[in-house]
Amino acid sequence: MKIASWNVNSLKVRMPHLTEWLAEARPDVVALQETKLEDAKFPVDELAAAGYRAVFSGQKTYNGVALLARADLKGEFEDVVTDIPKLDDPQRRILAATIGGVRVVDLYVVNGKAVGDEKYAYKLDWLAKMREFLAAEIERYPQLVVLGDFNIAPDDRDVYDPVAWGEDILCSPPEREALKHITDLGLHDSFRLFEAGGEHFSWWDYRQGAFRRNMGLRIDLILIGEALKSAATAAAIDRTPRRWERPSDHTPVTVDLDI
DNA sequence: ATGGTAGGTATCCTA
Repeated sequence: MKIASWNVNSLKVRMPHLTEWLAEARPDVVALQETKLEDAKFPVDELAAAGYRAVFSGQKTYNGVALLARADLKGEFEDVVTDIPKLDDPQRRILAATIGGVRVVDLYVVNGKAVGDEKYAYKLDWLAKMREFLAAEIERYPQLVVLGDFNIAPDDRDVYDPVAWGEDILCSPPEREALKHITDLGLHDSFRLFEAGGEHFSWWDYRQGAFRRNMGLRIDLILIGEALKSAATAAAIDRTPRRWERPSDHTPVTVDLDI
């Protein structure tokens, strides 16, 4: 089973890229973030024509998450969750479902804007409540995959210039500790099971030719539970769509599981 | 320290 995550930064704009990439990469399950679409406008029919079923939790203009599954993957999306318990939040940032025997939790983690900003406090509170939700999920569903745009670079290898970036937003110690608190539940950063080096990024700012100069961060992660660790056969970042015309600022990340 | 670009919506907010 190939599982992917991609922050598409507007599904309306990125549909041609998504369908092209689905045809080339043939993932079984895909988690999308920043769809920026109300549910009534989700392109169900176009994705069905591309061979994928979908569940989604969206809103106009901002945020929005979706899960896609290949039509030939057996079973339906089950036990769908769109809200974190104990967090009354209108922002559509989480979508969990069971599909093909795997529990998949798609996250669009709060950006936070800047350390000390009120959005930063919201980010840390969101992460703390997410951790509690995931602690319960991993008990209920051992075959757990938590993936998405985490808006946190786990460590300095995941930053193009860690000295310049310092402890700014996406790299501050409290954010990294919040992420570690989540991985300490028994979730492994699948990319790091296969690649220990730096210079592997999943997001590059649109400005200043950042992609061309590989000035990026690795903030899109696929975490897998202990029960799936031995099943992982590969993990990758596919930079191809980032080179296409009018790209998302993020590129897809994938993991292959022998299940 | 600032501002650079992109998307959606409305001429600003978010990233």
